Amino acid sequence: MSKAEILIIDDEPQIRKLLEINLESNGYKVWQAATGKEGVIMAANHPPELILLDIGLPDKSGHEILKELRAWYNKSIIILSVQSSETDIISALDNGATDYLTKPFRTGELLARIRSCIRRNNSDEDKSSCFTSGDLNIDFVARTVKKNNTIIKLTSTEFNLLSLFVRNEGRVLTHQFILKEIWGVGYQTESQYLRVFVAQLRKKIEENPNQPQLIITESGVGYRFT
Amino acid sequence: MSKAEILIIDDEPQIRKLLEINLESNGYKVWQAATGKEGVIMAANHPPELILLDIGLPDKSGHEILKELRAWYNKSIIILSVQSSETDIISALDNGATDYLTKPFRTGELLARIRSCIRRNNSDEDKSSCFTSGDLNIDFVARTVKKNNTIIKLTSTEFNLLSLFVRNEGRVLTHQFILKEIWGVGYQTESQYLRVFVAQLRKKIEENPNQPQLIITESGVGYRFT
DNA sequence: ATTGTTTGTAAATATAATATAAATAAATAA
DNA sequence: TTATTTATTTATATTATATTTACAAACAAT
Repeated sequence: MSKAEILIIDDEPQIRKLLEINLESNGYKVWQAATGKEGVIMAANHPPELILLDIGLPDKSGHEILKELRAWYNKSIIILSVQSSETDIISALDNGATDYLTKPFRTGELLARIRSCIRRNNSDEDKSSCFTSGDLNIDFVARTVKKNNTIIKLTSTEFNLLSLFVRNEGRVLTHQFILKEIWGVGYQTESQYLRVFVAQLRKKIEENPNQPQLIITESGVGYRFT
Repeated sequence: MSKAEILIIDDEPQIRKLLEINLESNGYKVWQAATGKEGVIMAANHPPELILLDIGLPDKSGHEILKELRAWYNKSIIILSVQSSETDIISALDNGATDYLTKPFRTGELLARIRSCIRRNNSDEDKSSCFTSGDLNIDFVARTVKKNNTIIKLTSTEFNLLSLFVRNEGRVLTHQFILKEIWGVGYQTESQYLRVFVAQLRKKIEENPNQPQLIITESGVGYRFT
């Protein structure tokens, strides 16, 4: 199997160097861009398996670059950001970022996230009318959910919410984003709805609702389905 | 047996090419249309065994084309779409889509779905004479229904409704879809008809009409026959 | 520890959807 | 035509689901 290619878009040379060393020593082929503009061109000419994008680029263009990339690039984009900018992170996730890491980051964690994203790229090309993972099976057309081959009865809203999670497996979905998708614009502040329905879903699909394995809480940000 | 013919309606040349290569190498005869208009004309001139329809067409929306096709075309239509919302899927099902695939899809998955649809097309014609499940037996030609080998008298509408359920065993049929199929376009809002007839059917075919085992209610969506 | 903030959960209430009987209208057959 | 069946409409009971409330638990910051 050939090396997976990763594109780094970051203006700080030290960070690029640090990433380069770590990634190359773990068998990845690394491309680098110091500006957003350069990064978009490189990605277009030679689409990488994954993009690491610094959201705090000097010309404040990180968000713009993300949107530009997401117009056509459908593999994973991991956002790098400083700790302070939580609103930046949320806005990036709303615009289609796959995951995020706050600087300074442990390289172990970075590598784990990258592995997980790349695995997903390869294994999960089929976002089709059926989804199976472990003992959970969802048929979007028949609108059925099965756990251990027995049908679980979900209400319409519960099913819609689960579908949204499953179709975005591995991605962090912000509260706002979920509320907008399921309840519509105007409900973005009703986080309590979400909590109630997440609890109900967990009760129905998790092995142990107290220690959820499928619907993971990303505190302060949203939820992630794995 | 001659090659099954498949019509692709998609504006993206790359997708058409990809599908063409995969389908032809699997023994299908492939026709292509780049616009919805063109697709409808091709389908009319030479009805294929199955249609692959991109729901995100530029000229008319795919939903319009789907409606136009379903006015007369009664074989399988598989919808292709980029990741889309629950309401899109529901709307496609309302308008008679057979199945649904989200891009990007694994070709293995696509081929499996196509085989299943074509099998269904053929077996529908073959064994359309009767259906048996548990102690219920339906003869579509004689238009008779038996429960425990004794004939049950159904009115024409009741029989049509039951046939529709049986032919779509296991999948949710939306209110809209059922109303359109049984009463025709223009009756899609008359949900009360449906409730009355479902109650009557249950009274006639269910062991215990208060706890239906055959015609299951999917609140807010429709009904499912199991 | 203390406080504030976020998240989880059960239960109460409100709202919406569905079921059913029964009345009327329409269609069909004798 | 009248009798009979079937479809549609109306009215109301019943059930399912969504929303709100209240409070507990987890967590972070001071």
